[in-house]
Amino acid sequence: MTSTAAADPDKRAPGRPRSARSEQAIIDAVLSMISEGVAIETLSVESIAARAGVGKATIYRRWSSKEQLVVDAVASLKLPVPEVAGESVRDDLVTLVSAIARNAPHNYGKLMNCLIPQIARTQELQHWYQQIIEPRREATRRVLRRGMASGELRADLDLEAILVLLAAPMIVQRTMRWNPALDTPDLAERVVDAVLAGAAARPNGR
Amino acid sequence: MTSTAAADPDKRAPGRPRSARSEQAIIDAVLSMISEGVAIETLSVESIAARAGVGKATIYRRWSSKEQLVVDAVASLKLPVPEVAGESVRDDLVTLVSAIARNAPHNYGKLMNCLIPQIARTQELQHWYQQIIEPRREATRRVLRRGMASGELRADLDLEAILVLLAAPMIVQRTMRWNPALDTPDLAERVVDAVLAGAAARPNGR
Amino acid sequence: MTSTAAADPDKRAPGRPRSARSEQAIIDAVLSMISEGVAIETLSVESIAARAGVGKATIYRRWSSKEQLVVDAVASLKLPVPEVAGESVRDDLVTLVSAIARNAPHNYGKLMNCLIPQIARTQELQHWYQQIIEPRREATRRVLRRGMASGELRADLDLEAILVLLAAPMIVQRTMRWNPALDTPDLAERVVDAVLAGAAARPNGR
Amino acid sequence: MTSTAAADPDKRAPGRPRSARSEQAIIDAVLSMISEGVAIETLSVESIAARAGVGKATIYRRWSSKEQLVVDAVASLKLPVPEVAGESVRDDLVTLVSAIARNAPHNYGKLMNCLIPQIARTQELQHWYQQIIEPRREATRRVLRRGMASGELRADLDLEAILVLLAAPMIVQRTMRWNPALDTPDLAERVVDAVLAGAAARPNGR
DNA sequence: CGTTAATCGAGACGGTACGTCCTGTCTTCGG
DNA sequence: CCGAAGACAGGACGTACCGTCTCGATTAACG
Repeated sequence: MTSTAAADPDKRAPGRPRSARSEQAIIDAVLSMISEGVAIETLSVESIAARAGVGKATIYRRWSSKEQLVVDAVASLKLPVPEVAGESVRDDLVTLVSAIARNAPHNYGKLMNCLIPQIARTQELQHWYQQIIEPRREATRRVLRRGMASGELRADLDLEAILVLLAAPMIVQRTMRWNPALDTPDLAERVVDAVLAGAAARPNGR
Repeated sequence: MTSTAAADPDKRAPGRPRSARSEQAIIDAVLSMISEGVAIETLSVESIAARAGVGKATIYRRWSSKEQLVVDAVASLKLPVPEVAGESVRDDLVTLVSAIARNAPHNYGKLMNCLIPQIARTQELQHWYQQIIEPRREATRRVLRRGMASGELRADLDLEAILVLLAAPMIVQRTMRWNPALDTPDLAERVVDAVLAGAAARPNGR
Repeated sequence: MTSTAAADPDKRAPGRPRSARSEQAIIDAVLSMISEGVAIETLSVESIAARAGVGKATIYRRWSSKEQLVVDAVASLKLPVPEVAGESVRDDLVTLVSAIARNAPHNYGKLMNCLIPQIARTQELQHWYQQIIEPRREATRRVLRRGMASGELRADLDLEAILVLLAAPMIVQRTMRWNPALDTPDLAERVVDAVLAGAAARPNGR
Repeated sequence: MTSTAAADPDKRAPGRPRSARSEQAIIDAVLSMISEGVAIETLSVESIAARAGVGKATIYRRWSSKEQLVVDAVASLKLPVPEVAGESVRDDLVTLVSAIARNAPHNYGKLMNCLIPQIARTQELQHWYQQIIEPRREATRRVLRRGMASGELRADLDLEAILVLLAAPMIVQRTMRWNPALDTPDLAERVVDAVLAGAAARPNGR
């Protein structure tokens, strides 16, 4: 018997290891069905298994619920954080904000709509969601800080508030068409400009 | 109810008229189950019928789908548009924006989360949703116009953009905890202030 | 049996009554599959439902287990008690005993083999089984009593013992081929003759 | 036993030899579960493997089906043929016949009930069954022949018929409670006496 | 003494069937 | 004709086993 404790990282689980092929086939099945327009709540575990050529047990062995499976599938997409030109602060913000509405592949938008209630409910999904969007927030923060440093932006910004001001309108408008009057392609620019300009009159330069 | 119903002067539907009691019992059953924390997609027509002491057919006779029933149930809540003091523009905006996060009864927040995907999908739900929120938007518009007229606000505002800037952060933060750093009770004030102030520096008075 | 006989005979159960057509279709499906040679433990509720054009719930609503369904199906066959000529006691016994091995339709023999363990285990099945065979036993008793009255048979017979002596060999030989040497078509006659004659030598007429 | 023994006696199969410990553990697991009252068709290979602390493959390597495994397990019990006193033919027969109902260990009776359908179906099981009971039949034949020789029994007996007359009632009554009226402890004696005496009246010494 | 090869435990694999639950429709009855 | 009650065909759920298939680790006999 070895002296290595149970929490040995290179200790191999006994028995036949789980097949990476099956795992990928399942994920692919989910994504392909979603991108074919199957409504997410219509997705049945049975149809996923059939499409993936896999037994239902193989799915349930890995994911305890359909929701977690869908989330994993979506998370596996690994959308890249958009890169910014780095010249104009306004242009960079427009680039980042536009990206929120344009993460196109696999019906991502439709998917996110369906995930929102899940996210709102489930603690772990909130963690997962943070991992997805924090990099985007951070990219935006960098642009804002650059603007503050260069003098393009005010130095006393409530940074987190500005972040949500920029992102939330895109999300809300995209998922629930919050205001029909805003259903125009230049929404990102209008939002960025409104955020930059502010609403208050400044009689004396501030 | 007396036998002299006389709701319709000329044509009376034959047979037994639909019972308003049943209708209300169904709506109440839905609302009570929701406020007890039953997830909206877990709600089954069967359980609703049982809770309401009603046959399933009585439900299907009135609503063609569970979604419409839920929407009707929610719509029946008739939340009042908040009233504003009308003195300070900022204070009025804070009042209106705070209200978004505080429409408390019947787990309204949880409910909305679940309805968002439905709204995103279904045209009619979008119409219904507009009817609910347009009065609130209009109330906000009035405040903004008042500020523009009084000189408190800039005169060239992109009004619709400002509206979404005010409301979207509250919705996003409440439904999906978009940014943990913003989970504070004074979110409404921070948002209003950020919107009013804007982000751009104004070296030359603009 | 599954009939939930209410205390009140003319009291009608509320709701839609169970369809006799479905019930018959299910029974027929079972019998047809059995007579096509499907092994009884291979019979799946799913295949029965499919064959009968019926939902699984419609089966489970009536029978709580596959076994009870099969028993009901078999019981519905209502094999007639064979009639006897009434002249010779020996011939009548041969007729009755032969019938045990010849209840032919629907693979009845194969079926009984599979039911035996169930019968051995389940109290209610024993009751059901008694209802099936008691009429046959009674017919045999009548023949024996007739013989005792007419003097063809001894008057002090252990009637029940004679009954089992006549029937058991047929059952055992048919279900488990208890003794290959007895696998002949005239088994019934040999059994009857051996029972009638007895084994003991009678030097002095008794 | 199902293990494919090598044709060549001194040729040793290469590789690791099969473990006799595992084999015994599997048999023991089956027997213990049966004697704990687990219904034979409820026995799962998986549970047997778990109980025996053995991989499923180790079972399938030795037995191609659960039925064969159970048969092997039962066969390993090797019940002894009862010995007879050898004085009175009647007493010896009672001893032998009683033994049929009293092969007690390991729920043998319950077990046999479950095996009957298998036996009825499977050719090999019939062979195996013959090997088990033929010695008992032979013991009974010896007693009967002794009686015929000594004049205690008639000389023209249909021996095989008498054998089944003696054994079948015990089997049938024990496995399916064929006749509730016969559920008495002295069944063996009643059967033996009835067989010895016969049913026919003998007015003229025959 | 190392190679070879079948075994071992463990457990994942693609499947099939289970028995339950729900959907949306359809009968039945009494009001 | 409406109402409750509940049966109907259908279909997905999540579980349990089936018999097969990898895994790494043993365990002999052969070279």
